[in-house]
Amino acid sequence: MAADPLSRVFAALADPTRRDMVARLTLADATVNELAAPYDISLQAVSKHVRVLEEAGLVSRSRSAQRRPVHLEAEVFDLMTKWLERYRRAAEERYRRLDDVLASMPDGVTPTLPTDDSPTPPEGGARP
Amino acid sequence: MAADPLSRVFAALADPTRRDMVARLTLADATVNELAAPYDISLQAVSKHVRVLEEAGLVSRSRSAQRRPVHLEAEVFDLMTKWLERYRRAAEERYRRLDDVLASMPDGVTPTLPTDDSPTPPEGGARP
DNA sequence: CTCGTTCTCAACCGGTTGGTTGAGCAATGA
DNA sequence: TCATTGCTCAACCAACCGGTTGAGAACGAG
Repeated sequence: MAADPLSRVFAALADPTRRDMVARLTLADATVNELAAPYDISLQAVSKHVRVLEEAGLVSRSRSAQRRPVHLEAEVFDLMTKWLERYRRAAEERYRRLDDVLASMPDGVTPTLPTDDSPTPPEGGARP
Repeated sequence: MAADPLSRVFAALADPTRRDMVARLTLADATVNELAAPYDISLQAVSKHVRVLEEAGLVSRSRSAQRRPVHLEAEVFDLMTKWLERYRRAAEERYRRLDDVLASMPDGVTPTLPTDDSPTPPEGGARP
């Protein structure tokens, strides 16, 4: 199976059904049956989805009678947030730098293109 | 191809090679060849990865001579951050609530659950 | 025009994924 | 004890994914 935690989390959330489950689990824990209700796929398919979420560390299951209530875990969200925040900030910074360049430029002038073997200063696309 | 934007973004980031590319693109734009350098996979494979990132809106390409410099886009990170933040907060809140319940509980007492209207008899963890 | 460089398209392959159906375990209520 | 409820395991299938190789488009330099 796919090695690292981050990959598993992202992969788990790449499915809309699974994201919907996560959304509903923020409101309350739920059994597999409850989770399955809104979708018209088999119970087994839902069970598989839950398993994927579990292996990604996004949810945990306990046992209460025959039920296996599914519970959303917060920790992994922190992991993601941390990863995301780092790159979001970097990307935004570069974005802002680009804005500065554009702002200081007379209308419609194509910037002198930097040779890209240098640490590439921004250049590029018409931003909406 | 897979419908919604969020799914595409998560799927794109579920691959460690692609995440590494994103990381490097926060430092500077890069050509496909430059991106390919560190990995020992074919150039075509790298090209495919870039395509996936592009279709997810994480990256854009302009044209400069034969080169197609790859540029990191910030916007999609905001989309993700927004999604994430919403659920992270919710998950954390529920987590804290559980802590409160546990803290205010004499040892071994079955909690009268703050039963949110939901049919969820949640029940904490210590199940052998 | 021809050559080299950069990159993409197309076809293919093995493994994974999202779904199915069928069988079956485990706990409870009767 | 036994049927019911809640869920999982196993086998299977079509579609997709990450990788390969081979061919070739687009562009700039001589």
